[in-house]
Amino acid sequence: MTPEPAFGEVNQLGGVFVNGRPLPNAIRLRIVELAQLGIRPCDISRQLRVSHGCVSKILARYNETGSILPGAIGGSKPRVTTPSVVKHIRTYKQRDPGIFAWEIRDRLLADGVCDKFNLPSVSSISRILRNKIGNLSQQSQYESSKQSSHQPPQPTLPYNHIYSYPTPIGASGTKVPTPPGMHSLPGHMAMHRIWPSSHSVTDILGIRSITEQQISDSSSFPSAKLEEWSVINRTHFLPSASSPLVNGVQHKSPHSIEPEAKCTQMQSGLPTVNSYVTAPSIPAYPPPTPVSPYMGYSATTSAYVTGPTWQPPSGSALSHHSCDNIASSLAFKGMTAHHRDTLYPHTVSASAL
DNA sequence: GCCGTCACGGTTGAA
DNA sequence: GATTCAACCGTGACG
Repeated sequence: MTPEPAFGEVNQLGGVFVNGRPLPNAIRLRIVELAQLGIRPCDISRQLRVSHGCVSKILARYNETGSILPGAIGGSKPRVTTPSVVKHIRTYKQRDPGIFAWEIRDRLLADGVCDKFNLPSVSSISRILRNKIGNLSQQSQYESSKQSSHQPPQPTLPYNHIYSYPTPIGASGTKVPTPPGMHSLPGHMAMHRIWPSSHSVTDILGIRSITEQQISDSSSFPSAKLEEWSVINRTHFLPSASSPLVNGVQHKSPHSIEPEAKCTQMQSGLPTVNSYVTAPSIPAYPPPTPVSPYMGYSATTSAYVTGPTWQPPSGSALSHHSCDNIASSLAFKGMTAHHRDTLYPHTVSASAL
């Protein structure tokens, strides 16, 4: 909650960043692009003026998940101790009052009640046994003999039913939850986290452009892409009847729209995500300026990110066109050109220039 | 010098 | 509405 989010900090490389906030997707994308070009991470770090730890992290994530997007910040994990799980635990406990928590865990897995991704921990099961079924072992015999009317399994947990676990398989074999009513995401489009990113909806380049475009031309928007953007936003899990579009993006309050997303809405419509690669006029490592990275990322990404007349070790300067292509292709592995063009309209317009 | 990893201080959003 | 908590972030330092 910085009063002035427009001004970030400057790292050792002279790059501007906002502490606690993810790098703009333009930069993230750039990192992956350059890596795909064979540029070493240390060179990417220097060129983009992003710490090498960050470069390493983003590349590692990309290699693992195929996504350049940051994870979901804030919020809470979806509960794994759903009423159904509690009910099963209760059943197991009733059948075998001496059953151990780890045995229950194994049985939940074996019976397909849970999978390894939403399997409650032993401690969770123990807590359920203690707090919710704790009296069961004593009461069960007692009550059964008493033939008291059975209370239906109470959803005593503050479980939010909106969280479900259809468990599609992610790129790295991890499962990615798909909100109810949504198709499973292809692995290469899945987020690493098992719940979607909220901020990344607005974090993503041109997201609003995309959605607005979708609104204005709802007939041609690929459903897969909609799903992708929707699944990114945690708010999509809200049991709202609204469309994924509204849920995922426009449902957010104006305050929640992040600066970079706002700025991605270029007045000119020409963010220069890729243009910074070739910026020979920019002196090498210019002195850091107190400019918001998020502002800079949008309108003047080149000015912020690039700087030096940087060339890869091979000696060939990165071509604008080649980078456009790669930029487009790397938002997600396997993303189609049509998706890319819509996701990164700036690349199209930039190329058109 | 490069790279992976981790502590740190920060932000975020659900509960 | 404020607080708490647990997730995430990128940086910077270390090995």
